[in-house]
Amino acid sequence: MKKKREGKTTSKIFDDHDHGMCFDDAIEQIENYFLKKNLQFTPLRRKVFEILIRDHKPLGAYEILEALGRDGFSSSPPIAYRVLDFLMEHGFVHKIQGLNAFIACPNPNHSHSPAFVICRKCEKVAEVDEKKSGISFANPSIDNFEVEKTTVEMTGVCTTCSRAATI
Amino acid sequence: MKKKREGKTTSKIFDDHDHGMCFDDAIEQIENYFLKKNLQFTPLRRKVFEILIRDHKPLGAYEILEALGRDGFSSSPPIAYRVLDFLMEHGFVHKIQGLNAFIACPNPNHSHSPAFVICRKCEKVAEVDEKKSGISFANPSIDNFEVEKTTVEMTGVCTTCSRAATI
DNA sequence: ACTGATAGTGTTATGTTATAACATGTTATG
DNA sequence: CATAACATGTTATAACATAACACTATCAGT
Ligand SMILES: [Zn+2]
Ligand SMILES: [Zn+2]
Ligand SMILES: [Zn+2]
Ligand SMILES: [Zn+2]
Repeated sequence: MKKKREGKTTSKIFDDHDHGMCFDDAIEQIENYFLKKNLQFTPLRRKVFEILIRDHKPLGAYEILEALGRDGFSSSPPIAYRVLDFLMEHGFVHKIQGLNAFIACPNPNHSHSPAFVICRKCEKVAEVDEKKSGISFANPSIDNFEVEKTTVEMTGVCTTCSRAATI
Repeated sequence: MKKKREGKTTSKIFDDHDHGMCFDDAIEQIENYFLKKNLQFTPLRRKVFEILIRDHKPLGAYEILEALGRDGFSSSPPIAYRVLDFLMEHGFVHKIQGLNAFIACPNPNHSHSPAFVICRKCEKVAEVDEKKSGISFANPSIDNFEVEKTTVEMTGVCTTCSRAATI
């Protein structure tokens, strides 16, 4: 089960892939985590996570609220923000600062401070972990400073989109 | 003159330093740039830049507006956002995404995509350039993707603040 | 089962950040 | 001096986020 997840790369996200497996895998992981930690995976929390994991696109809080409303849940702002805060605390959702939007983590086993790769055309977002991205935060050059939290976001165009543009 | 600037480091920002020189140096650079590029360094633009370069702390757009109001300028939101957009285009101001705030670039000669080091205690922000920070964006591991723009923000506590806390 | 504590959800109101659209003034150029 | 461009001013509104409080569900200990 672990091996299956380790193979997930940037290209898998931007290319066509078996997203049903992404989805099922992510749901399974979050269920197991909640069970193990004795947390409630309530219908609302499940729904918010499902909305976010539907595609690899970040959604604004108000987009999530609309989706909740369509599915019969309350859609006043605090509903979304509370659930998002909760899911972020546990590493299942990340905020993309440059977009004021939220994305489901497809693999909470990763480093908890991933870098985000954001395609401005298809709007999909992939995570890459610290080591693979070549980013090292415990860096000697940033002396006189203790880093606690990092935000790394890279915006550009994925090859799937740039190939499509040249056809 | 160039050498003077190259010595600017993270520690210079967080420690006590001759900020008058920072200030004058920055103003001189922006004046020269505007002159060279035939751009208007209007009173409003100058004021906004001065407000931001007063300290190495980022300010929200509405804080800038208040300061503008106190100095007799108009203080409706578009005033600030337009000038900020303009100054950002030319690299004299950066936006700190994690704070929804704006900071004057103390050295526009740097890489145009610096990493930001943010102290959550004194709220000062330093820039470090790509190479020194150990961050390399043209990274082979982020394949299938052409990075156009990067955001790197590191939040923590500077040693000036952590020393102060243990006294 | 009762009781109180904790956690989760719902609702209203408000705060904060950012932009659209249009009017007016100012500056450079032919 | 006409006119195009750039710059600033103003009103309104959009987009993003939180405070405060009410109500409900779940759970632990009696
Ligand atoms: Zn997928
Ligand atoms: Zn794409
Ligand atoms: Zn200084
Ligand atoms: Zn500090």
